[in-house]
Amino acid sequence: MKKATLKDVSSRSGVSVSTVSRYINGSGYVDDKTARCIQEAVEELNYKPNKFAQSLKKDATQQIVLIVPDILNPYYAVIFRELQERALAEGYTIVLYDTAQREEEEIKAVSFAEEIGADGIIYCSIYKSEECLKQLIQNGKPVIVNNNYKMAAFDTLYSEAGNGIYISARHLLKCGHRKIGYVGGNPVSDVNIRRKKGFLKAVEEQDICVPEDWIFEMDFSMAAGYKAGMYFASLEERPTALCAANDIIAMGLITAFNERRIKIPQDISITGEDNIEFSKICRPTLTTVENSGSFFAEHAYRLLMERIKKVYTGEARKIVCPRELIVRESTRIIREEKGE
Amino acid sequence: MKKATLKDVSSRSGVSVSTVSRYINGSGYVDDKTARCIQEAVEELNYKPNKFAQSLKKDATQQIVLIVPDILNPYYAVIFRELQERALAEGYTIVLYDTAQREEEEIKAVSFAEEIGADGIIYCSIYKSEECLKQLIQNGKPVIVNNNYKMAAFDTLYSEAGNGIYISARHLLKCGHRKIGYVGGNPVSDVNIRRKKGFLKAVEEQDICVPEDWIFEMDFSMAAGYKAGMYFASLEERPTALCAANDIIAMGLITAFNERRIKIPQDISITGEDNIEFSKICRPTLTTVENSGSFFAEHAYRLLMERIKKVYTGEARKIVCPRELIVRESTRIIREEKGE
DNA sequence: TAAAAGTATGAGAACGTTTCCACAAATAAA
DNA sequence: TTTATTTGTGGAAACGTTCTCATACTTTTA
Repeated sequence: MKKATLKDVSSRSGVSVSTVSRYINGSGYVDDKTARCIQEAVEELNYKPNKFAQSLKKDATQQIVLIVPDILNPYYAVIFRELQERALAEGYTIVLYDTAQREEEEIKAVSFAEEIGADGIIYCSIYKSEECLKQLIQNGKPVIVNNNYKMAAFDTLYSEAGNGIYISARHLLKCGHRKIGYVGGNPVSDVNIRRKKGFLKAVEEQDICVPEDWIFEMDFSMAAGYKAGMYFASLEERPTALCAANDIIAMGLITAFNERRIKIPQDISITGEDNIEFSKICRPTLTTVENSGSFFAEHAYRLLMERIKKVYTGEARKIVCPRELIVRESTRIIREEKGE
Repeated sequence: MKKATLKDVSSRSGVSVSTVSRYINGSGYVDDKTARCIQEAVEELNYKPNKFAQSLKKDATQQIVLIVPDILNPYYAVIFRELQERALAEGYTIVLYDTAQREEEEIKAVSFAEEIGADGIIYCSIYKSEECLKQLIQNGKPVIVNNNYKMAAFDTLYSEAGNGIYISARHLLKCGHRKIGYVGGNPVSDVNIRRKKGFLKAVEEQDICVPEDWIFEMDFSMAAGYKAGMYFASLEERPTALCAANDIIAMGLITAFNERRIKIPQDISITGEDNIEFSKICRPTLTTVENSGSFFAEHAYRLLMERIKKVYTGEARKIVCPRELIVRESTRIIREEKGE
């Protein structure tokens, strides 16, 4: 019942432990005949190397920690899936840590990554807590982040501050909307701050002033979006369009407005960001900005592995994630605007 | 830069390694004064115990592998989140393995769990591959499964074969539907087989025969649901209702029918299973059967931990997961039926 | 033919913990 | 006082690997 060890294989096959190890790892010389003996013993005993002993000895864990704010958000679920597929193929494990959008959890997550001795970290943060940064730097292991930090030189996958929301707000403006509100995520979170900035940039470029009570910030969840919807539904004077900080929030808005019989897009236009699968099937389908989880996963993995394997040891690299407007049913043209 | 070890703390504080270890683990005696010395050294060196050395020594990894068929399905994402919350509180890690609905991946996942020496496994299977079972038994570690296996005595969280679908099919029948189709998941998967059985049981009880071309099986995804929708849309003679094997598939059906201007529920009624958050916001909202991820997570964790900690060592336990009909907009009454 | 290079194996020291054991000092019980 | 018991400490052997060395036999090279 007990798991077989190298020693068991060694005595079973009458070969020294070192040779067995060499055979298993394909390092160094080992005769064909001995190899066959060993293989036999391995199979008979169903030998599997003990990962902990290996990690201890080699000081490399073959583990990558992926920190995400919300695994219920399909955007992050896609990232996990695609990372896992790549990682397993190379004998690495992706250890997922879901922070449920809580700042303390982000700190714990970073600490956790250090404790388990992760070889690398992919850190999808919505907060920009200094404590996390300090710890990451001190830890010294390769890190990929989704945020453009000034104070730390990590490899980064980002889009210019709030670029996605900027694009969707521009779209609303082009559609002739002048009364536009914003529905954000956790107000103190960095992602929200940046997205709001992108939103404000777009409207201010058109000299439009957004009243404070048209800015609603709670968190990046459907429930929050629903509450925002109920809030806007109750206003005396409503905006004609709402810019949501992501698709999930937009879904909540849609639910609320459907319930309150406020028609989208006739009464109000809505935009999201991420282009998750559900944005194609909600009623109305959602105008949004593509933010590809696949793209993120692909490049995050590549950059991280180059660091882990020390193929690349130079300066921090910054990759801009493309954003692209996808127009669907949830936005309507109020008045034609002349082009840019 | 290098991580501090017990030895470092030991020499720094002028206390033996054993004593430091005892202090860290709170096992055995250690004087208040020495304790303070050690604590100081620990903080100065930022000492964190090496998990691998611990696991190696203690032969317990504090890791639980969670195998799920589809992390994009919010039902499983919820399970992960809730398990993680409980596990972290006790110093355990949930290692997620997403099989992407592939049978080979389930086998690999089980193998993976053994290799990393997981203390326990929560195995949400859609296949019932014998190879997996054999391996799980041989491994000997505690396992929780979501399926009622005859051949193996694992703790189980299940619902009677296809009970959820049985309930939704009964609902459609009560609504007066007689022409009902079924949209399932991967045809060879055990979950699909059981759900189809539940469906057939319900219709056969009413002496209704379902033509073969009203049964569509592909996989448990929105894309598959969409294809099914397109298929049914193209039929000469369509059923008046469709029973989907889960909510995700139902979402795909809704998308397709919306696109083809087939009205739900006027032209066709649709039911799902799981009651994921999105089922409340799609248009029309989805009639479905509640299948609580929280319930699963709570009990799976409890049962597993009782095994890991050997609080319970008796016979395999079987817990029935409740299913409850939730009627929303996607089903309509064709003709009133006298009660049961 | 001697030296160098290649092939094949095993002994044993790490890696960072935990834990059993021995010992000593202080305290309590007899 | 003597004998137990409690409290506090350190030495050292594991846990299952990897990897450097040392050794020995073959083959090639000069």
